[in-house]
Amino acid sequence: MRLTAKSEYGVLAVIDLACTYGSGPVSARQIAERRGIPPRFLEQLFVSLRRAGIVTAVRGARGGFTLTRPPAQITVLDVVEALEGPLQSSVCDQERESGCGKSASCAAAPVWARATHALRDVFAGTTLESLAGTQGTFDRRDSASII
Amino acid sequence: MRLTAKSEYGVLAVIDLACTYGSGPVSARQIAERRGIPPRFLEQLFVSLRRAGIVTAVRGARGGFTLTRPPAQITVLDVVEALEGPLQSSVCDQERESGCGKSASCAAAPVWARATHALRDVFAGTTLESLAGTQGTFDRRDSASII
DNA sequence: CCAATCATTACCGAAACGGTAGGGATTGAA
DNA sequence: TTCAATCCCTACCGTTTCGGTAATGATTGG
Repeated sequence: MRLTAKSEYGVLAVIDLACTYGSGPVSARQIAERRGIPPRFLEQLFVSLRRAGIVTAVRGARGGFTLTRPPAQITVLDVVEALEGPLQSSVCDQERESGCGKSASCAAAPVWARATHALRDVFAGTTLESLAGTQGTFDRRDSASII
Repeated sequence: MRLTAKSEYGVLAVIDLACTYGSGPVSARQIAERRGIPPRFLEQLFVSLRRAGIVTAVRGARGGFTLTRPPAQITVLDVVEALEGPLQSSVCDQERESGCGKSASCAAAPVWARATHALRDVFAGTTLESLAGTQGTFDRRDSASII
């Protein structure tokens, strides 16, 4: 339940890959420049994204990263959990002594659970395609310039 | 968009006040013991809750805290924002250089905005009454014991 | 060969987190 | 009138996390 710069940068980066999907690998340096992300920091994020199976790395000159699946099949939840760890409530994740003398479980647990669920729904329901689509893909820009 | 121990403890504390609503002030020390909260830490939280107009303090011996409004009229959002500050997306809160050469705004902004909105909805839609209600109020427990 | 690129590990300053400490002001009750 | 209980305020403090930077190695296209 905590979102840091990792998620912000990471989602931007994979949106970039979604925009160029099908055109071969894109280097981390290129993305860092285009999106205004500290290059060495982005490199670290790509390590996590690769280990999570979201991107494939191509090493060596002319190397870079590509999405392992079409943008429509990758959600923001995939990316966020790859970078921040499992999305769960940061509060009340253990059982705790109760109050009100009635229940043995935390009285506030229901609201934290609903919050986590709502967040998960938003992230799981947002694909890279939908985010990249709002600004158009590179491909579509190219085909538009044909006119 | 970050929830810390402040929210966890704070919501527990006001649930406690909701359970005892109408029975006069309850001391922070009492609540701390009942709910397993570090007493001095809870004291600090009550300062914020009082300044936010959520609780009223009664000083001196036999003093303590009471809710300023009925539990049905206080939401978890009120409490969380009193303790953590305004609930907003911790990422992408500034405009940022774009990518894909199409838009001047952050490509990921929509999903962060939806996330914040979803979280806000959950918190604003959860009252202290509904949380205290799941475990029964002290009053109801008392009336039950009359039988 | 060499430049570009990813891979890995270590490090580091600043901020936030999760409290603790010490004192002061107020008030009910003995 | 004293005293204990309680809230009030400010400061402090050790640890962890955040947001990177640095150094170095491995791989590969040209």
